[in-house]
Amino acid sequence: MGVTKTEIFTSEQNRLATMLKAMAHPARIAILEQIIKSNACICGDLAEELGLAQPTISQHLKELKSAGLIQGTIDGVKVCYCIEPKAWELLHKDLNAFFKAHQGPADCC
Amino acid sequence: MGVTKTEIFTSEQNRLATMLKAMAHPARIAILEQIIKSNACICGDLAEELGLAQPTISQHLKELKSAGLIQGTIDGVKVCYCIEPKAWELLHKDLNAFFKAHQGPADCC
DNA sequence: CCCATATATTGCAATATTACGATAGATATA
DNA sequence: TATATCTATCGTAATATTGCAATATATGGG
Repeated sequence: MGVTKTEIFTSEQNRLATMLKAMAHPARIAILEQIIKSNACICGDLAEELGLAQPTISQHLKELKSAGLIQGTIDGVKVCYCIEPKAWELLHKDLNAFFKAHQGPADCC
Repeated sequence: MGVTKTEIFTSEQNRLATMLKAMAHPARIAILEQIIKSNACICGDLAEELGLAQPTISQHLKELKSAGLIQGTIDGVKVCYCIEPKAWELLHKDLNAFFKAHQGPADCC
């Protein structure tokens, strides 16, 4: 149905899935990479850098923002986006824990 | 259009996005957690453990498998799923590098 | 105030995802 | 062989996502 049964999962599972979904698009990966690379947070040069239309970029930025991964500050006419350090660190930590839960190649099948 | 312009991104960006998308669903997070927890790779007890129908679980397993994150071995009538250690380690490493690229709260905006 | 520039929002069209019932296939056991 | 069990696939309904043109909004300069 295209509708996820969120109610049967823990809030942790839902939260992690939501964060991952926010990142799970090449354009959003590219946007995050750009924001990180140009240490200062670039604005709407993104539309030029990547080959997507301005509304499309705006929409991707909105998704990253609503996930809490980035923040935007209005700077005159432009908007300045950068990583939201707390959410970034938290997600990094959570993912680390998730991946570490499976140790080594001591497998069964 | 619901269709991602994969051709304008690097294969690395596409690969990472694909892996993240494979994990970006609470049911698939839950499945991975179960597979990891019950160290031996459980099979279709998953449908019972989580509250989803068997075809739904089967579909999620297929997605995780086609992303290469898990592998399934036929064991009589049942199928035994477990983490694919190589892909798991690689993704862990890639994500670590990705998150580490942004250092500290020395931000701009 | 008018205009140019930067960004957000709206409204689509095309496709993808999620979930499940029904059913098929495959294997063990009686 | 017949039957029960486990898993995969098919088909379908109900959303969700992606992308963009058109348009709205907001800010600074003249």
